[in-house]
Amino acid sequence: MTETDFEAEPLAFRSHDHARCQTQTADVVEAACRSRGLRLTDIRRRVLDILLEEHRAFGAYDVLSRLSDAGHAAHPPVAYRALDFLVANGFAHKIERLNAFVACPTPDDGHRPAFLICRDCKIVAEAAVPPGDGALGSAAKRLGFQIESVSIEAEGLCPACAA
Amino acid sequence: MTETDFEAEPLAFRSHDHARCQTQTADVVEAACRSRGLRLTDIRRRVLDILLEEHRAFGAYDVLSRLSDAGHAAHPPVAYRALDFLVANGFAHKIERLNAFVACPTPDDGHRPAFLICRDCKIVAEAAVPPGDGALGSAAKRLGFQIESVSIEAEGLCPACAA
DNA sequence: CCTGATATGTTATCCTATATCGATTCTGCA
DNA sequence: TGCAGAATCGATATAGGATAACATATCAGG
Repeated sequence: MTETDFEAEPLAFRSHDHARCQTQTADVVEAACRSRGLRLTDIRRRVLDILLEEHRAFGAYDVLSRLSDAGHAAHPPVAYRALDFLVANGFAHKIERLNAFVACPTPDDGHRPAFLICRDCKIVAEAAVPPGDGALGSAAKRLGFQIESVSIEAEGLCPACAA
Repeated sequence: MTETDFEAEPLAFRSHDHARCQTQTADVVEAACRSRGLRLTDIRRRVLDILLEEHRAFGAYDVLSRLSDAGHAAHPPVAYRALDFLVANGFAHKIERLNAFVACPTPDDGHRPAFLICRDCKIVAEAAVPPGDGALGSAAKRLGFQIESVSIEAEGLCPACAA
């Protein structure tokens, strides 16, 4: 397995070497911060680690209580600021349906993410969708609407929970 | 203008006879309730009317305060229950990005809605997207994920606010 | 008219998110 | 080195969104 081919297909719903998945993703984020001059501070790093623990969406207050276990003050802005940083730089995504956050499994490529959310186990996988979103894009163009960001979220049952 | 062709293209971003738009949509909902044996009670009807006032997303507490102006008790479940009814039956939609609700302009057809949300004026238009959602659907199939519902929301600038 | 189902009234509580302000730490630059 | 400006963090308070739980009332069908 090379450093790139783990991005080929989402692993969230499959059993895999998650420890490796975690460290590998964290390494990519660290490298991206170095090369882009971003400050991956203690708190931000810790929040990233929390999100990387599982392929699940974590509520901001889940994250916050984990942080306070680790000695940080349990004040909401602490969690939100770190989450905002991660989301703004593409290292995590917000799942609007759940008002919760997931680590991005492929934090280095500038993708347009779509999500598959299991309503039972709350695991979230990212699916690759083509950048041009045909129908929506052309509808927007026809109406004179300037799209700035799109979120696509599908809810349903993952293979494990369906069985 | 027939009873069906007002659905052809979203009117939200265009100036139009909104009074007519309101009553026409309300009539469609009433007819649908009659034919499907649903109880369009006072509160539900009132909430529908509130949502139909503008092509904007209303927060549950916006709706609630309007309801209490109309003499109903300002208890959150009052608003949420009515909104849940409207959403469950396709008469309104929840905009996840805004944690808010819009009336559905075409409550009679079983569509898969996609939304164009103006970040400035908060007007929301529904765009027609093809039912098969190609890329996402095939990704889900490949992963063995059973999609139950999809939300597609684009945020940006409507023609009026861009100008 | 009774009964079960549906809808409403009400209280309390929980979760999510942001505004604000002061203290601290870092970075670039003189 | 040492300063200025920017970014980050610590802390308090408050706003906004959603639901659990339980009692009461209303409706539709037998």
